[in-house]
Amino acid sequence: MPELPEVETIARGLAKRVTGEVIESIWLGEKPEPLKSPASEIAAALESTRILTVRRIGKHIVFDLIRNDKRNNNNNVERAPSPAIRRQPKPPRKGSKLRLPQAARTEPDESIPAVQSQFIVHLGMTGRLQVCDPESEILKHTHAILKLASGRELRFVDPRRFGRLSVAPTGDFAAAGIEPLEADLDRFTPLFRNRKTPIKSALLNQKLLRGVGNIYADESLFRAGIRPRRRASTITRDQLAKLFIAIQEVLREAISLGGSSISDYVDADGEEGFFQLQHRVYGREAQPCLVCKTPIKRIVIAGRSSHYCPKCQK
DNA sequence: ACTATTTCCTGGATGC
DNA sequence: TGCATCCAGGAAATAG
Repeated sequence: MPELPEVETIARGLAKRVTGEVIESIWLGEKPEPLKSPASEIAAALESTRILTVRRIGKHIVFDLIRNDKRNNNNNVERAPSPAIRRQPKPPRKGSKLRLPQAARTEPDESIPAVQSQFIVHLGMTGRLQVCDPESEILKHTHAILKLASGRELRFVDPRRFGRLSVAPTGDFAAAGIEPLEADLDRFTPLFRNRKTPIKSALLNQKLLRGVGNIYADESLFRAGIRPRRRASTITRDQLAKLFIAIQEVLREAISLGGSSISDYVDADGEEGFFQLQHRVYGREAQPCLVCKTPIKRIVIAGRSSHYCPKCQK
């Protein structure tokens, strides 16, 4: 169940492996696939592109792509029916908001390649991206295979099919919500104003805050001493400040733990490296609170199990 | 405009 | 051993 730290780690691992790779072709599985965009659209958008960057936005993995038929393969140019896309004028470079990836900025060419499309992957619950050789066994529930110019393959595997694949022109994909590790308290606090929903639900709401899922929501609330059912609007400024710190702390710890041990994750199909962070409440129903020994409680909020210490959290 | 609930999906765990 | 049932959970859809 990848949340922000896991997705961040996976994105970093992928960036290491496939940055600069050229996607030569793509295979997509049968009908009710986890595709958000039409299959033909995805195939067209991915084929003959170069991966400029891989990064995380919320719980999404985003591949920034650029057409590759410029100076590499002339035969590609003949075949690829995409002059409309290629010839599109570059987006205006005005606003400082335009986030051009590093790779693009350091491109020595005088014409800076603009990112032209984005391949967006949401892993859902059980989604996996593996980089492997073509010979390696195709796992059950493999829904997409991207053939790379290096001969390797990038595969998307997802048994439970909660994952989603989509493509979008650059700039079109804008996840709502603020990034917890980039925002500051002044942007965090107003999220909860006038919200009667339980704080736990608010934390899970990706339109408010991106990347926090069930586990880290519980862990953050424990560290901040706030009960998951507390109405968001009733939480004091000080408590929100504490919560914000707690969220950042938990996410950062998890990223650093994952990052150190997970670097090879995308090749494997195991989960080593995940959830190294010791959970203090999540999944510890009836076990003693690590602070006060009171048994941890489990309740259901918005259909999600929520764990807390009735003594430490108010 | 919000908030709450239901739905999707399969593998693993549990119970009889 | 075998079979049915339940549960996990992100986010979109639906209902209130």
